[in-house]
Amino acid sequence: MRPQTEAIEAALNELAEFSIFQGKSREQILALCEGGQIVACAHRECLFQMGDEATFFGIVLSGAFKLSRPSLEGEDVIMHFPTAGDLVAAFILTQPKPVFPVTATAMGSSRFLKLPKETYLTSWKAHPELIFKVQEMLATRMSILHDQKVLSKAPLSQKVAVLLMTLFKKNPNDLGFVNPPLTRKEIAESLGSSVESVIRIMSDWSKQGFIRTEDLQIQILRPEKILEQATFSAKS
Amino acid sequence: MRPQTEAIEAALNELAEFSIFQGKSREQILALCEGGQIVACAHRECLFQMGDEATFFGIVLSGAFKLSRPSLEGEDVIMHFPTAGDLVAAFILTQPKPVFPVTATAMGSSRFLKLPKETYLTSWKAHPELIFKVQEMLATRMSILHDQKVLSKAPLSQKVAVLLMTLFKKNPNDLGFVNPPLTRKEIAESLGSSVESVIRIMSDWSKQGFIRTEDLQIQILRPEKILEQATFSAKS
DNA sequence: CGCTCGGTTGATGCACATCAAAGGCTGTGG
DNA sequence: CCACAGCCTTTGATGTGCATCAACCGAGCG
Repeated sequence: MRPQTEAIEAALNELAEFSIFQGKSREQILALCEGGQIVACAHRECLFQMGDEATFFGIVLSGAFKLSRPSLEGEDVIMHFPTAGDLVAAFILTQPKPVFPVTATAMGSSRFLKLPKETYLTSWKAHPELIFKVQEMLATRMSILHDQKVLSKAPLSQKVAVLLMTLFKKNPNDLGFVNPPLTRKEIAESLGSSVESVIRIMSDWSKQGFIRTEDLQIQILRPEKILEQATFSAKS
Repeated sequence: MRPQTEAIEAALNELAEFSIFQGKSREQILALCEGGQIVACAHRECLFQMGDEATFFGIVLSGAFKLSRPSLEGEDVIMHFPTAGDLVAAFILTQPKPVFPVTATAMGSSRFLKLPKETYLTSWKAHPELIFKVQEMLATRMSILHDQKVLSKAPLSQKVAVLLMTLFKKNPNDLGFVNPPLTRKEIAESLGSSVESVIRIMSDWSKQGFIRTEDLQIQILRPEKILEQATFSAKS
């Protein structure tokens, strides 16, 4: 048995938890991960670059990544924050000569299970329910984009509130920590605004005791208050 | 033979042209359209409402629709403009109890082939290449959303230029007509801006002879000039 | 000890939204 | 056949949310 396969077997417990593999036996999961290898990424390490030929897809095992694209002015715009259990780049592989449409960068040290394109186009393809699950995940991601687009004319505070609550609800947490941990810059890049504006809004919330920040960890102390910001464009 | 099936057979020539059915025989296409019915929609007629239970999906046969969602302020935000050959609502059907995430409204009189959800979950599911094609179409749609998101900080003129050129390239046309025909309001709702601003930008282009508008039909006279607006955030 | 990185604050300006008003065009009902 | 209501477009005046620029601070790090 090759070392890679061993490593994947070691990660099997994690994999079995992920929604994409619900209802699959350990053997089936191993088969679906054929040819895979686990990659450990340090903070800010790049998993793949936009424009690279897409020879693989994969699943985030732990930590988080940001998927971003540079704008014409050279600033990055963040499209998505895949976290543990999320599929990355699966749905573009159906194209004849697929190319990554975004750059993936690790946020904090993260682990990623890299699977060859062929595995998707053969083993995965043979399981319609699996492909349907991929489609479902894609649909939720699309829905996030829609949610953000609806806010295009909304005040920035509302956008920040929706972003924080979306991430918070995606990976709930007793202590109210937003996952993944974000810098204000990343929030700004995700919303298409400037760091300073985000800071002004969030320090306001901090002063009012709605949130608390400690070392990138954003803690939501008063979810109701943030939700209020998100649902009304309330101004005082 | 039931009248519905006859109607679909009559539309078979159209269907066979669509990329989703490339490589399929007429019999196969008929089988994939089982239980379908052709719906004729008048201008502004609603095909389905956001929040309705999704019991069907379908293909635009002719004309175009707009997929929109109301914002909190009650204004509509347009997410997409499906035109002839485009799939609508296919990829949300994999969810347990799917609900339309947007409202679909006809732009001009249009025809739509309505197919029951079950057809997707059984006949279509059995054809992996077909599902992959659905995924591919979904990926291009996602990519459009990404393209727009990248422009979030760009000047409005750039957004308008990109929108027009995207639609133009999607359904090319000797005369340079943008398809589907759009009102300035629809452009604004699609970009999250105001009608007046869009008008100011476009009448400017009209005066410079880049475009021409006649009865909702927008004609691009100087694609290079519009592209220039789209690629540089050039200001004079 | 200089460096980078994240956060913060204040001053200034501009690209747009918003409000207001008006004209053309189409369909519709009295 | 006219009146009226909607819809689309246009133009001008006014206001403002947020980007931008410019500094500065503390913390971690090689």
